[in-house]
Amino acid sequence: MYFIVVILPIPLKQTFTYNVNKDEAGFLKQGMRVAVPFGKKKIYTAIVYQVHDVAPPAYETKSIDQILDEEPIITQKQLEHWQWMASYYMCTLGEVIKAALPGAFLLESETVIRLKKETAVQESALQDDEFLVFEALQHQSSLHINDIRSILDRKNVVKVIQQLLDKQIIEVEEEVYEQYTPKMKRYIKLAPSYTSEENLRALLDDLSRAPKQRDLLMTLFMLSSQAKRPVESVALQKRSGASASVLKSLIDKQILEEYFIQQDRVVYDGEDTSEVKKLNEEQQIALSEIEASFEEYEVSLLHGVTSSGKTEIYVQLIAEVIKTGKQVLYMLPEIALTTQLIGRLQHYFGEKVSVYHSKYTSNERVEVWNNILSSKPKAQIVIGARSSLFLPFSDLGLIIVDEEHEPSFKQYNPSPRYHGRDAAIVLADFHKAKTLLGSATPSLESYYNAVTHKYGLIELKKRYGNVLMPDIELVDIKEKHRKKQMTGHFSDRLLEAMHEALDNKEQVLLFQNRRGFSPVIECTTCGVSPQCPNCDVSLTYHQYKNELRCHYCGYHIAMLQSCMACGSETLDDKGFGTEQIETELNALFPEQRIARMDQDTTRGKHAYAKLIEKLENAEIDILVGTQMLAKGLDFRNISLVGVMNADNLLNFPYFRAHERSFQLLQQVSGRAGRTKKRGKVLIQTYNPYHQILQQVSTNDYNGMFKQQAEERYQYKYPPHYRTIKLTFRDRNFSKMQKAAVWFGNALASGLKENVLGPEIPPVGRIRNLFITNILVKIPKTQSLGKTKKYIKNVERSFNALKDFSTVKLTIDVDNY
DNA sequence: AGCACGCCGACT
DNA sequence: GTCGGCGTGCTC
Repeated sequence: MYFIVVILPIPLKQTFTYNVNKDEAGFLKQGMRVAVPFGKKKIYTAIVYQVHDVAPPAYETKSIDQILDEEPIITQKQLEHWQWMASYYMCTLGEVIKAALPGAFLLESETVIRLKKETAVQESALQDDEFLVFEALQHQSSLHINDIRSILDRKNVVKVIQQLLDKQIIEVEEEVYEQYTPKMKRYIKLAPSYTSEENLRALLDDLSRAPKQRDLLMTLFMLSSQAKRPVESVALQKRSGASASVLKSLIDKQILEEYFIQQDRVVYDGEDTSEVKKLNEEQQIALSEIEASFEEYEVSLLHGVTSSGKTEIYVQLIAEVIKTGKQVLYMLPEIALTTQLIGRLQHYFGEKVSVYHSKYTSNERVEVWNNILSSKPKAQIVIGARSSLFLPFSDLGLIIVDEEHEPSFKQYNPSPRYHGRDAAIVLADFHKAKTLLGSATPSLESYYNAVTHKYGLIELKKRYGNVLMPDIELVDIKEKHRKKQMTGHFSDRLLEAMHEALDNKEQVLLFQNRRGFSPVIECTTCGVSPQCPNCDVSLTYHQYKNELRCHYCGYHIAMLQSCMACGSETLDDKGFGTEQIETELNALFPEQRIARMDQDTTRGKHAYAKLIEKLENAEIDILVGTQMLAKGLDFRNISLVGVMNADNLLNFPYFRAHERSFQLLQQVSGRAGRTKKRGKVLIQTYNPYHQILQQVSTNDYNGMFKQQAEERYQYKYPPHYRTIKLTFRDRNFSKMQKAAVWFGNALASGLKENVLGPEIPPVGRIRNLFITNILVKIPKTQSLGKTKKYIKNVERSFNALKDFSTVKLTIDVDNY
């Protein structure tokens, strides 16, 4: 008897053991997938971890359902990296696997319901529900659980199915289906028996009384001699004008043959490699500095101001690495993965570039995965979001993490709560590859690592083509309000600058860091604002649907006509969002073409790309938007950027708020004036003397870094301390509270004053679960591994307590 | 995570 | 009386 140890893609710590026969044991290798029965009915995809012949003593093993792969789809390096990840981020290997594999690799079983043929059914003996299902099965041979849900129009259908089972009317079966389907194209060729000249002549004579078929045949000859490659059936039909039935009869007569070729979904159909743009002097220097830095450091940070031409430097580096035959991973935050940038890279590297991110369908991802797994040249360069670091690289030479400061590199939910940048650095280490971090506004942690010589540091201080840094002006709107120089949310200064830019036929970007029309509605009589019934937040107003919405759980109701508390009809809005700015703009600039970019207007698949295109074609004069504006927009004609209100950024209760404000304002500013003309940025604020705003306006990254690093030290935050956040959630407030207090005490007995909380977060309840947090701070001198082990031990005792069994605990390592 | 089993409130 | 809510325990 042989056994395999497998990992299931579920959050269970343990591995599971199944028995296999001798042949299977000989065939199976680590990293292959098997389908296994798990629990009472379900079939899951599991990853083979070990093959051995020692029977587990404590339980009976089940045998596997089937083997799903010919070859391992996961490399050993990947598994090692994932193991590191599970241990570092304190989650299970199963969770990592679930995040790592494209959905199509992880097939699950589904229950199918069929009519039992042998039973004679007495229709009168059926209840209404049962009859509906029975009737549906007369028309369709099989139904899924979900079909039955929609037939009966309710969620709970298990009972009906059980009844029908008892009456022996139906039978159920678990069906596993391969989710990945290769895309096939149909081709047509002449049957081999007709390839000789005389047979062919005879055939054409035969077909003289079937002109349509004859025509089709002639078209086929023409197409194949013209193109000298297989003829697609679609092209053939189109060219000959023949119907599908004509083609079919030829195939039926075995004159023609159809065949299928697997098609790549991920194709690049642009022109091929072109000359790499020449670097200017600064870029050239930076490039050689990076190369020198790589001699000494595993990781280097490229700090280059916006539009200093970092991409060209990356291109050079990539070109050099792929010359050695190694692979390159170029990671970007999701939002920066625009077609603009992908296009640029494909322009340089043509077919060698593969793209991998969440907007890709599962099938497309499987194809990229397989290309990389078999080290195809077309996947030598991978550009992708954080999840691309899970791909089966065999020989990485370089990882570039661009915009490394972006918070979206960190995954919060679900587990694994990993940081794409940090996990990438570890991945590079497994491959003995180098990592380059790039940013115009590096995160405090990375810059700290650079100045303390853990990373190499390369600075690029000039914009490409000697474009000047934009002129940043702070507008004191407190003053403007006092002097009555405000129109809505626009100061006279901003309006003036907008008119000037628009008169010059230049475009204007307006940045407003809040979405929705006006976040909160408030009754002017009693001060009550409508709350979400499931979460502890106020509902926000969305003009485009005239409804109130909860950002946390998606709850929504039609806009209220009167206050729910006092009945007064004077509901007012506090704060303001992009929609309101847009409305004001329409009144102020009726002649101009105004557009809005936020999560609402970019929801569709191509909505974002369309907006960008319109902006590019100068079909938009004024674009108002949220943070989205800060990324990837690289346009020549934007001369003015307006920040509607910098204060709501700065006053956010979060240790990183100042750093983030600086980064965001710098990035937004960078959108202005990318041509010879110097761009203009206007920042409206109630507090123009705020340190951060001063630092932004003088472009003083170092000043910001020094001051923030100092503050972080005082308040025990990263980069000087590491933090781990524990979150407790439960429907029952006091149970949650007690559980957190228990856990906090247990932690504090070993970790002393470095355990903070439990503290209830600003939003204390989401989806009807009450929330509280404990923060563990870890000084540089304290072992991270030991601290985690300690927490794990406390967790084990915690899980043994029945009282808290419903309390959901999540652990977030490096929760920043 | 799912799923079954088992125990208590609100309804045909 | 049952239906169905959720707390509890288990999965090789």
